[in-house]
Amino acid sequence: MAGLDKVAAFRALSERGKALLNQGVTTHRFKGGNVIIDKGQDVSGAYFVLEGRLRVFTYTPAGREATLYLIEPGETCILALNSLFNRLLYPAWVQTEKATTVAVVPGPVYRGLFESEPSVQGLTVEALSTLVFRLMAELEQVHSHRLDQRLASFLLVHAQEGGTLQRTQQEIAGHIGTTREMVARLLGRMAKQGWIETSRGAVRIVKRTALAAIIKS
Amino acid sequence: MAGLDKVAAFRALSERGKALLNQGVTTHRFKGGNVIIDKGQDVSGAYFVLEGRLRVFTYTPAGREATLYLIEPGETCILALNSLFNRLLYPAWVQTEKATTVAVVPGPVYRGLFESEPSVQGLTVEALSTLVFRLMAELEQVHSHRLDQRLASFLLVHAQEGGTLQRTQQEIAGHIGTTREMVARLLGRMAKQGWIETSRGAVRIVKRTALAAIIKS
DNA sequence: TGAGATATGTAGCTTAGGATACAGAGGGCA
DNA sequence: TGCCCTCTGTATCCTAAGCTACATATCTCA
Repeated sequence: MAGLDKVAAFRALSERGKALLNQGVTTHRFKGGNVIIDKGQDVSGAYFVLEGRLRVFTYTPAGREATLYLIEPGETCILALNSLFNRLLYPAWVQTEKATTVAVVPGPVYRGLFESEPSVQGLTVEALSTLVFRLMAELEQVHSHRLDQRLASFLLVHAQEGGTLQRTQQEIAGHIGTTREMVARLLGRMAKQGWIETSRGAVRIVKRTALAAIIKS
Repeated sequence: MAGLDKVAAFRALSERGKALLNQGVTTHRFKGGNVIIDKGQDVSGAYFVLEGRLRVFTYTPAGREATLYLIEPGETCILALNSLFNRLLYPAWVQTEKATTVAVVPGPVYRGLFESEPSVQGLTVEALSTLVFRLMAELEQVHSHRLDQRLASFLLVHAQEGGTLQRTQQEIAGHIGTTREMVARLLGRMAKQGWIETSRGAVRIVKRTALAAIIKS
């Protein structure tokens, strides 16, 4: 099952469904930092992340990037699903944030599974609706928050257990849709206040409550 | 069928499916300008717009509004669908833009239809994926365009056939998430150039190509 | 080990956008 | 018909955010 047994919906397949899946699924491994789907590309299957992380993002006319959402292991690249069902061209770029392994289920196979397997129907609706909520939350964020609030939110949400976020300032800027200089400026202010510490390629949160307070102000 | 025969997916139901639908569907008519779903509300069914228009929007902490998307006749209020499947509380407000008639399919009925009727499965996935694309387009707009570009886009997209948009400047501001004064300022500039004409409660597009050029600049 | 590439930090300047305030026009209703 | 409410238009001021430029530090690799 090419690693898809990690996904509960696929474990719940009938024997016939498992046979159908196994017949067409392939696995691909990509290095980090690579764009694996370009906007406008005619996508040919459902992508499930087995390990690593995918980043779905868009470019502004000014050339700046903004992350729309991230895809963690066990999750699927929903836009590929959409392209399956609606024959729409891909509306964003997809990049590997780090070395990433993806299982790809070909469109006809996925469609066949969807028609006959309740667990795949549930998986599809759940994945789509979760994405709708995420996008709405992101849209609300962009509309209603100042840049320093969005940066603080990004740090809190994406830092590891120990409080460190391993990303360059350029990468952070690419996520929240601003310039590297603005990220440096805002991080500088936070560092000056003792709330964080910066180093090359990383930000360490020292006072989470202070960052949370920025968001609420 | 309470008007739902306008929706192709419901016309395609089996006799058993039609019986199930008719057993639970209700119709509601609302005046224009009313909030019919509040954020956080525990929504109890799938809402289909028969006539009128619904507006799904969010508030900023500053009290400003921003429209997430509109729902036209024949379309469904997807967030209600999401709340059905995932028991999530509603993440936005829903308001009638004008007098609106809505058919409401209770959650258990919709779930039953989804499980047994391929056309409802298709309708659900199509509605969700269409919304995902809309939200991504909106997110891309907000990230990458100046306010005058978003206003021009809004005018072009929402004007009637004859080129007139029947909305107050306050309403327009509420859609694109800015202040009435900014909308007045930007419309004033466009009017000065002869591209549009403003009057109370309406904007008439005089030169569509000029507005399109703003978006591309 | 050092060159070169990448990342960080900072400065100066400009413009977009928002806040606040207020005046006047238009329309509805008693 | 006139009052009052709603809507439009404009002015002034301020700050956030972006652009451009450049210096310095850190890391990789030959």
